[in-house]
Amino acid sequence: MSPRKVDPNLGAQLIEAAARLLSEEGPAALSTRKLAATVGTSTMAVYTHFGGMDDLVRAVVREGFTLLNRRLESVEETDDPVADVVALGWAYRANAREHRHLYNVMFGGSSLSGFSLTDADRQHGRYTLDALVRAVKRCVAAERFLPSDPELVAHQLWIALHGLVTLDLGGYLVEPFTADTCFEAQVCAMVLGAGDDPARARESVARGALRPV
Amino acid sequence: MSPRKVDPNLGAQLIEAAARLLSEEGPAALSTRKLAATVGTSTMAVYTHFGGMDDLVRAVVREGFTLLNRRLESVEETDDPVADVVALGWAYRANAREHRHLYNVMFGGSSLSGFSLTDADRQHGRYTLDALVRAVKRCVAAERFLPSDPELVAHQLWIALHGLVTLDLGGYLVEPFTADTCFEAQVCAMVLGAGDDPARARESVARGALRPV
DNA sequence: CCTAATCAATGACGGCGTTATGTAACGGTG
DNA sequence: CACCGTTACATAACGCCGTCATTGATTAGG
Repeated sequence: MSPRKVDPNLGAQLIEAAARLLSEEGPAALSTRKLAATVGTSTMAVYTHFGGMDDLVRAVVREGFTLLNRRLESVEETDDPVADVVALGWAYRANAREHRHLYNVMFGGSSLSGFSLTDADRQHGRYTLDALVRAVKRCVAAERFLPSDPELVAHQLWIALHGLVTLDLGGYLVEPFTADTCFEAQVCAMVLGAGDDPARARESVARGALRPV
Repeated sequence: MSPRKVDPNLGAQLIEAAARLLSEEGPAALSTRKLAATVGTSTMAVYTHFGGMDDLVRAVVREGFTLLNRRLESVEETDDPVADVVALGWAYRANAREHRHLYNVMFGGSSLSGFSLTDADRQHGRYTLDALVRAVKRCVAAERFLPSDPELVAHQLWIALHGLVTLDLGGYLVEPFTADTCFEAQVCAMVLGAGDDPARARESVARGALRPV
């Protein structure tokens, strides 16, 4: 009654290979045949370990979200919470740049022939905001931000970050309005919009930018 | 020495059909064969009128940009320039919602099997910001915004709008932080970040939201 | 050792973008 | 008028894709 067990490595290998193909050759190169070739198996592996190409992509996306989450969680909390917010922004952006194709797939771009995320996937990605929400709460507690809904403020920051990242990856931010320039201005404006003092805001934005990514 | 003339209608029909397919059935349904079937021709028409599928998509994207531009240009200039900025934001968002698949293709998402925009395409899309830049200049002239680079401020607004739109289209903005809620908060924060007075900002945001889209 | 059960390899199917080849329409030329 | 070079489009093929039914291989329990 106990037949040959499924090789748990194969699923992980497929996800890894898919992420690598996605990163190095773009979404168009992601095919069951290429995957089977690089992993050294047949196309059927995709169907036994996942339901099909869509579900494999979904798994890769989940990997991408945990990657992003780990990156954000690695940002340290200092006694300048506004600088922490800025550092989180840099981390978010750095992660997107390092896994640009993956980021595109994660957030609905790169449709990958009809593939789209489910509500569960999106919900899974939502906890990404946790670190940001915590930082915003600390900004409010430190009376740097006016009292308001920290989740809403985090959403605003997220929206701004996401817009910047996608336009940057799309190649829309060129001299003299590069992504770096716009990032600084954007974060500054958002922090000011949240109620921080202009002078302290500038200082914190500069401090946050100096953090290691 | 004078060969058979190309039917100029066919190219337009192809673009129109492509836009319709894109809108109604998504990027996955956009194929030379479906196009040929709906227009009533063969797949070769795509290659004689455009260089291939990529160039047809490019043409559709250009159509999309002129559509967006027309939408933004139709926003009237009133004596409340901040409200005009807000109205431009609503118009931008309304256009994206009405042509969601097209918007995704325009801005790098929906890779459509390896397709990506050229620098020329992006440059063609850049004049989209003109209306926004003009409105920001008027805000500065009316001393609602602090003196600064209007283009940079317009970029910031654009980035925030784009982030909101793409996250909205991706289904990431759900209760209680819906796209409407975030939009208001986002625009408010950006306007405040640009230097406007809080009370007048709120008033203008409300006024701009009441404009017909 | 046999049997049941499960994974994976093979090959097929339809659909895709693209390309080679055929064909018919057109304007210039006699 | 006929003729011909040129070009637009049709047809069919090629290689690739995702998917799946079939079949062989492999393993654990009896």
